[in-house]
Amino acid sequence: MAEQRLPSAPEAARRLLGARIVGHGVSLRLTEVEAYAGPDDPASHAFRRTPRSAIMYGPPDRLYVYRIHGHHCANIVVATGGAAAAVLLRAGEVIDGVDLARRRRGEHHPDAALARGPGNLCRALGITIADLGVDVTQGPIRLESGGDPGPVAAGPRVGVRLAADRPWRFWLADHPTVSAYRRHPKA
DNA sequence: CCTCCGATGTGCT
DNA sequence: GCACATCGGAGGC
Repeated sequence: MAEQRLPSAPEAARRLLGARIVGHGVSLRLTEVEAYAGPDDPASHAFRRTPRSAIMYGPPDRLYVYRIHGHHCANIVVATGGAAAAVLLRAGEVIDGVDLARRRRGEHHPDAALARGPGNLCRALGITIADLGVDVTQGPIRLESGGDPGPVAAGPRVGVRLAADRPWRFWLADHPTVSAYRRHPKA
């Protein structure tokens, strides 16, 4: 067997674009993600190993869910050449379960906004802290590979204070579900 | 475009 | 105890 080189965190993130996340009655196609690279990445929760970040030092394909300011955000732990890498799920296009997603988000949102932003994506999918640690290859939340995502754009990550210029955010070019860029005020 | 702020968990001191 | 955060929505300029 030929030895296989593991991808970098940005490569792993980019490869997730176009994939499907299926769970809790809704499925969506990923349109926007960000790479976080562990100890080499000051913006990553896994920059230091703590009780919260320990899951990212474990096996890949697990869901890392955390709360911030009352919202949930979900990452997939990925196998890379470095330790403790993860990909933040920032936005998606809802494919199935649109009515359920709309009920979870509130009625007055256009379809393109149902899963725009990491907090909103989790709300649309019904992901909470109860999904922390789920194996996306066999758990209640599944990751299914997609086809060619089409043109991909890259730029700095949203809202991070440290390493604010690394172009580790990836999105489908011109897709209406993609969130707006916000630079951290102190970056 | 920008700034503020709710609301809350995490980790450092 | 306390500063800060992978946010989102509202409101001001």
